[in-house]
Amino acid sequence: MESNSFFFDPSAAHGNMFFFQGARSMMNMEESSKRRPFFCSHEDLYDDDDYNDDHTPDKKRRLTTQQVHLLEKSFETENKLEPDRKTELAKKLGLQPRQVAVWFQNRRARSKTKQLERDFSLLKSSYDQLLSNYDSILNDNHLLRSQVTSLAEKLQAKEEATKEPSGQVPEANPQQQLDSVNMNHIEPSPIKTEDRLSSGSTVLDEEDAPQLLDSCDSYFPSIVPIHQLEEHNNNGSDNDRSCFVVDVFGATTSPPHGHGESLGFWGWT
DNA sequence: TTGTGTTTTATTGCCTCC
DNA sequence: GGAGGCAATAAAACACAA
Repeated sequence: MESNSFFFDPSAAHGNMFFFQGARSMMNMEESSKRRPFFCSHEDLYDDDDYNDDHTPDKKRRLTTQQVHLLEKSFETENKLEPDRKTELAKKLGLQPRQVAVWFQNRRARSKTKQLERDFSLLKSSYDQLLSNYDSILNDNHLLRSQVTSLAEKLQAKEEATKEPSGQVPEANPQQQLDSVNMNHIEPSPIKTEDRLSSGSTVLDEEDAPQLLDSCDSYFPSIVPIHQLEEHNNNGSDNDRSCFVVDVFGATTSPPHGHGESLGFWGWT
């Protein structure tokens, strides 16, 4: 074993050059400006293969790789030091107990920093996923808005075409119809998922009449008035099928199929 | 070689706990 | 009040590009 082993004779370390600040309150600012190392004696210094000849005892010295190795192993088992363990380690390493304590202190700080970095990176990736999910929901929302507008216009055109020439009550304009649609009169979207996802127009043919809500499996998203959904759910007919309930001009109130679970959008685990 | 950024060792002051 | 922990910081040691 080389002479700088952490099992070296502690008596050598207790000899002469130590300036060990046992009671930290003892050193005032003036004294601290004349800092001296408390690790090495002359004997240790010159026996230590890890260091060059130009190291003088006045310089701060790093711990040897072996010392660090043992400290790391000890830190792995328990990152806090009880007094007994500190004394024992210090003896083994030929260090002052204070040095061991300082090393553990700094090691805990490094460990905490690393942990914070890991946490930050996790949080950031969660946030990025959240953001991309939000964007896709925003797109859905946009699509559905134009869908509603288009349907309202069609409806008005249809009613104008069939209205009688005389004694007719004036029809509401498209915006009024749209507003009325907004007031909880939205029928479930008749567009099937594959249709909606295709690049084609979302405008429907006449035979694609609005349907009543019957299944959430076939349609995505199903636009369901809240009261209708509650009725639907109260009937117990939904059986675990989740519906994408959209307030067309407001917030999404439940996760879309295949989005929330996989992307972790609805909460971090 | 030197300037610069990073890591490690150590100190200080404040806080909490017993 | 003393011991020990932590955050902030200083300063030496080290790494590395120019």
